[in-house]
Amino acid sequence: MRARGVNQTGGTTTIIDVAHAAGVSTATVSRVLNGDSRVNPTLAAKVQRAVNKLGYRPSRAARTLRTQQARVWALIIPDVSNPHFTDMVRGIEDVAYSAGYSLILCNTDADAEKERTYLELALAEHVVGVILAPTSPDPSLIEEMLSRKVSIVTVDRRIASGMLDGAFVNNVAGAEQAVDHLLARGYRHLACITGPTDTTTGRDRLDGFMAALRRNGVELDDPAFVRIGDFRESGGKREMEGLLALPVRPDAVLVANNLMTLGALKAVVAAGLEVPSDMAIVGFDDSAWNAIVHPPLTCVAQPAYDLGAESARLLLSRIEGHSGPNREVMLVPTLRIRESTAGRSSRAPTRSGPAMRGIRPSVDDTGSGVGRGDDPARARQVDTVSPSRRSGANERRDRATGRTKGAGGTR
Amino acid sequence: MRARGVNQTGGTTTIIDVAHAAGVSTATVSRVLNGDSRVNPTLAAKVQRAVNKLGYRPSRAARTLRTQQARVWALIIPDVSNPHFTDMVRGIEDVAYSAGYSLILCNTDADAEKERTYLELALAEHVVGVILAPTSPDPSLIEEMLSRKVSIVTVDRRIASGMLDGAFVNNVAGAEQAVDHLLARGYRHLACITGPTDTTTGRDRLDGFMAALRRNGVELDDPAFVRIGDFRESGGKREMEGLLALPVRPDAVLVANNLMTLGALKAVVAAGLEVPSDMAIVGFDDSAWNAIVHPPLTCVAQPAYDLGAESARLLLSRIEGHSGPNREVMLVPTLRIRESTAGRSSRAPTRSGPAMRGIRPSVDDTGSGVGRGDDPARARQVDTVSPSRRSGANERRDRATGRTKGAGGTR
DNA sequence: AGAAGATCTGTAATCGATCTCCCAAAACGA
DNA sequence: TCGTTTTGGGAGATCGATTACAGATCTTCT
Repeated sequence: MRARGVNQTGGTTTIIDVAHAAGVSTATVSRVLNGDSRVNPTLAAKVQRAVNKLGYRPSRAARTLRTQQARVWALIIPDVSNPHFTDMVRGIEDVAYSAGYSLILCNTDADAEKERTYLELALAEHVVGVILAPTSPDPSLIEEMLSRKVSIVTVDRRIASGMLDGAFVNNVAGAEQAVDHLLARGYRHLACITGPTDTTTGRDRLDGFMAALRRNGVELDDPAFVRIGDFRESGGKREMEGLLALPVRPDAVLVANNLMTLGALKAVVAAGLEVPSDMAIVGFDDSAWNAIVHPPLTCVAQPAYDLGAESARLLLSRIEGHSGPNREVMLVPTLRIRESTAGRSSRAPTRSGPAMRGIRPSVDDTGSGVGRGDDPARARQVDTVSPSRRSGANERRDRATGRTKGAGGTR
Repeated sequence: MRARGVNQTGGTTTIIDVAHAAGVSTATVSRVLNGDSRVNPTLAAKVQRAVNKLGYRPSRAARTLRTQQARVWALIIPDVSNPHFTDMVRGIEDVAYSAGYSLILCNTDADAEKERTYLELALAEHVVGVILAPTSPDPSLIEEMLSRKVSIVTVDRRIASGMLDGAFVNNVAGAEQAVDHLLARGYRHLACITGPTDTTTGRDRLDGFMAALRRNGVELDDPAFVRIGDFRESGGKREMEGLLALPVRPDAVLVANNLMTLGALKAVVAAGLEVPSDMAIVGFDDSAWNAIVHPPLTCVAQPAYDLGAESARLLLSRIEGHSGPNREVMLVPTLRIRESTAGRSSRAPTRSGPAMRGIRPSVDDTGSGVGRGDDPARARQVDTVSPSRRSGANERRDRATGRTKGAGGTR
């Protein structure tokens, strides 16, 4: 008995073999396989039987060549090893899988050249869609995509022109929530470590930070309290060290992503200082670890999985022919309050004993609204132990694939 | 001025257009593009100029159809959102990228059916190679792969038959190191939460645990101290709760992966107990967070990035024609000692354990204290080679341990 | 000079599936 | 019965690159 899908000659089973076996033409086989209803049921059955017997699998390359459309999406992101993007990728993959598309994974490392290479690859591969978390994409390539009818959506970050569909998190609101929270907890000397200002995520988070300060009538103590990092651990560390070296230090810092938060935290510890008694920290991005780091980290949690899933749905709808005006889905981040912003100890800002575990902050805190952050009556935030995938919190209704409970942490 | 790569008719620029523009035949264009040295330099230059002017990009579909080889690898793993696999993926992607291959990403969620689907996809896509972190692959599909000359390697986990190249971590040794360390720190009542026993990772880690106990003349207190988890956070939590519910509890637990460690830690905290005074914990897998969780976690760190990179190199060498006996690359894990195994507190609260060795108060948490174990008994590990690998354990010793400078945490 | 190589270059078959034509047969109407 | 419409299905062109083979040109040697 020979292996499935291999014919006598050792080559691949082709549509011709099937047609032969079923005593019909290749056209008929193709029609049956593509669900053309006009075929005689009897013949269709015969074809099906032949297909099964031979273990025939159509060649995607041939189909792609003929139809000029590969059932493949290119997924172009800065770095899979960043948990934020990782979760996004899962969201995308789940939607893509259930719609029958596969993904080509492309890490740009925020390098414009690699990004360009991958966009060209996407064209050469005839992918039918592209999901791009842009760094600094070549506009002419984007245009070429569009003129070649390749659907393309952005995710996580916007590109300048705003001519594409996209799914984003409301970063301004997220940063505002964080600032409101810090102020409510009594911090007054706030600093911000944000990301590169050529990314919308970097800019928006800084904008939200500044806007919330302004709205609350609080001034920035020192221009040097605004630091531009690189979204990496090393950058977070460096910028935090910069802050610590200032003559007058901030008492609270908003750090604009997960890796920089890590670096910042390490810098604080390395300096022999304590969080939050010497300095409070709010991070961006939640992770399963944030609840058990020392101290547990208050953060602006982004619905990364849903972000990915939403972008995938946008892409899907474009591929399936939707052609309305551009749509941008804006998801709402959630402030998760933990101990790294426990509040200014009423006693002087000196050192207070070892890690004050167990200061369970009473969650009376205002200024943590969803959305605009200017509504005084709002739901209180509680630390939800289960990571990310909290339900609700976004503006769109159906989230079909919730990807049940920790599915697949398998190793 | 028209967009690059699009010709007058609005269609894609093809090799024919280039041939036309350069005044040569398509064969010559193809030769130039594929670096056939026999072409006249003058002509080659003319072709190159035409290529540039037209923005020509060869169609991968056509090339794939003709050569029956897509410059694509299928990467089939349980779950990208597990940091361990994420790092592996990065290692693989970097090698693939620099060799000019792209990756199709496939998450199986440890589901045999999805795994099967993706293996079939790989065949249909004519991928030239597959990297598989197996769950329970259909042997007949593997055979078909081989008979169709699709290169395939395994990574992270072995499959039963051992008929494939693969890159693995020495899990037995890793678990042994962990146990030796726990014993040296004075713990005597050890338990283990391992993974599904149909994975080699689950089995090997348990084997190492048992072997080290035996070698040290320590008995397992209770058969219930061996727990089979599911490699997920929920499973780690559940099994730890199981341990805590026992009449006599262990004083130290080895947990066989990152997510279960997280769950286990949360279970301990939820029970109002402390690590390490009430219970020591050693995890598997390091992460940037492990150094700052509370308490900092001792763990067996796996070189996940290199694991991926090695598997990619194995695949590459097969694709490029290597046809020796099967090779298995075995990487050595590293014990990172932190505070979660600080040693039995002298006022042993619950039970009176046997005498212990001195407590080491100072602890490395830089994450760089590679293998600085305090256990003289520990077997020194050298790059191990599986029986089937004759020579050349060292031919790859100089793995350019990738990824310096924290490449790409960008967001 | 002429023959035998050596070196380029072009022609055309080929990969496998899709899909436009077009024909044959069946169904229908008068 | 004959003409017209409907329907099912086959032949073959086509997608774009690769490559075996053949032809053309240039060397080199007798």
